Amino acid sequence: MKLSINGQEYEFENGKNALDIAGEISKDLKKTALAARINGRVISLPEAINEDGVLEILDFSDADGRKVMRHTASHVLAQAVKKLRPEVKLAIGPAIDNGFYYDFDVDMPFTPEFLKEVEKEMARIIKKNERLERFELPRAEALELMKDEPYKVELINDLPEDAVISFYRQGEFTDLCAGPHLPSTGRIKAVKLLSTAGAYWRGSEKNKMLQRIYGTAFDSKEALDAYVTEREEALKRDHNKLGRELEYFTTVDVVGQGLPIMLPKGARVIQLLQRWVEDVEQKKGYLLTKTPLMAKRELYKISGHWDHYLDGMFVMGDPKDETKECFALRPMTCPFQYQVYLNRQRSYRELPMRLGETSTLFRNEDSGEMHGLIRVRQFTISEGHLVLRPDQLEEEFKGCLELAKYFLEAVGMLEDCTFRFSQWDPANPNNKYEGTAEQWNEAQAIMGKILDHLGVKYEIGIDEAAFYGPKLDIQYHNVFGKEDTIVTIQIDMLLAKRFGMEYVDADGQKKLPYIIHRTSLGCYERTLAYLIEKYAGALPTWMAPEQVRVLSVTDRAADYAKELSDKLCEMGYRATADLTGEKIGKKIRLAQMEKIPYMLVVGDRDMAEQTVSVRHRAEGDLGAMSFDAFAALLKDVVDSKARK
RNA sequence: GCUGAUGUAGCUCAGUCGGUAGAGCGCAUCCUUGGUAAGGAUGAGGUCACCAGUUCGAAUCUGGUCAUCAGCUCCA
Repeated sequence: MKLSINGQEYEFENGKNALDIAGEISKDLKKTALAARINGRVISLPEAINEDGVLEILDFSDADGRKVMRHTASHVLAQAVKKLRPEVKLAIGPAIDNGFYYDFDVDMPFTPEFLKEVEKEMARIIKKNERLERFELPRAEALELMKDEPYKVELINDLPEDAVISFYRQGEFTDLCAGPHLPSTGRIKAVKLLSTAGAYWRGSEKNKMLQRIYGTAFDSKEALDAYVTEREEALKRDHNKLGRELEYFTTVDVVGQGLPIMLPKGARVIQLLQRWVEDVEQKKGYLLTKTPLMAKRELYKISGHWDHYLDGMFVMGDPKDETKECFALRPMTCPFQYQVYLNRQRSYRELPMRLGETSTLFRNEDSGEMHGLIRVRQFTISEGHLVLRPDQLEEEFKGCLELAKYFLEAVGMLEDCTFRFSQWDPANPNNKYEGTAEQWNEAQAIMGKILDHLGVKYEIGIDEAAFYGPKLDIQYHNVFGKEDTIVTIQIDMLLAKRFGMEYVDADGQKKLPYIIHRTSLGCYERTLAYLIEKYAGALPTWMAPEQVRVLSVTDRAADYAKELSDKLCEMGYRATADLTGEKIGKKIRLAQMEKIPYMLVVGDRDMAEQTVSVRHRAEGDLGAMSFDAFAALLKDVVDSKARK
């Protein structure tokens, strides 16, 4: 067979495997190899190759190479657990982004001490350098082999009729697995178990909860240590800790779960983001609305929320008693904002109608879902609905996307965003989604076309759509790596009909408009959380809750310090003065800890010379300058929205 | 909602066998007062998350509730 490896052409006898081929090319390559890719397909190194084409030898620098090592590590984990606790039942154990996990059915949950033992046992297995051998069995024999593993039996039974049923054996341990794997366990150079968690069998809350062990593996101890350190560093930016320490927000038991109290700093940042978004939207032709925070049950029946979202709503009154009035806090703005459109008959000339509102919403999330400011029960979003003629859809969608990108870019978040085209699940059409397959296919086709046209790079998320239509979700991840939606732009072909939102077209006919649901900067609480994490609490000056602190060197300078901070406040900046009798070093340390961008150190001599000593939290001492010069510097930084 | 862990001073945490509570930092007052990560003295702060139970006696043991954390599931 003829193989191209790293651009070089080679000829080998048929059936030779990638491990031997690697050995012929270089000893180092053979040593660091983890898996191979033949014509784009990942294979285990010992697998015989019988085809011409492109062969790549994969080491840890390749994503698939990492995946193979970590997948094998998960088998080693399962082997170790089985050895220590033979009664556990095995579920599944895949590689994930930064590591791997394995799910077990156990009576007694795993303890941290047990994980230590497992790690030791894994080290033994790795040291023994057990070979992994692949073999295949007919269905009946496969079921016989796995008869004591009910989850494996279920998996085998679910395999299609013609599927190859393969196993991997290492030492005394055998697991149902499609592979590929390392040739032997010794190629795992560093492994660590990170945490345990409950996880539902096959990801469904209707199924039994299993015990999951998370771990990770690397090609060297150093790389593993670096990863662990990096992870610890990232956790220091956790907004849920930092945001409380820096007094952006707090929570109080008696107020309730998912209901954060915005402290002055958090409230200020959210206010300035809101004002900014509202001002920019005004310039983009948005009409401002202000609609009620609650409505009678009947409104939600029209919108479909009563059928699709009742569990998520805070209902006041008995939802089942139709003889009495029943209200619910709004979980979405749509049905309220539509009333603005419905106020009178609309002409095609009025479209596009762009409605914007800084909208507070209430969602009764399950108790385990809340997380700091990222997942809460009451939140405020930069809501908007655009009512459109079909011919305006692409242009307006583009406008929404550009607007969202403008905001995300300005706050510095765009670079870390990913895009998700959230679609319905055709296999699950009736429970969750409104409308017909034709309507969904049409809406998704239109959206896909627009996205491709705009050159948006996206992933497809099946079963991630809203009940009324597909979405473009702009995703962001927190310090734990967990992803959430920060901005969403949705195409809705259904609700206009439900609400009777017609317009009179040029031909005099009444027609149904398209509606785009969208946010500009998403949910302000969530955005604030991500900003705190991104900047480790040191928000850029233009959005910092306190921009300047004036520090008096001695009590004699207190009046002057106060005078300067008052002056800055009058100029529209957020400034305070530290007039305490503490030593200047301590005052600076305090301001530094509070991540205040600029510190002005003033003393009575400075007053005589008309200069202030300027200090920046990151850049250090900027030297002495006149107050006017500092004011000019501050203006530049703030106006430019620089990340200073 | 599910699995596991946690809840003691403003914060970080200690508290042994069940015998009514401790440290550091912070805070307050006073002293000190011209310089970039800890000047000194004194003092105040706790219904040990909450509610029951066991006990002569509960921060400690048991049950329940609430809240917090990670993961799962669900979602902006």
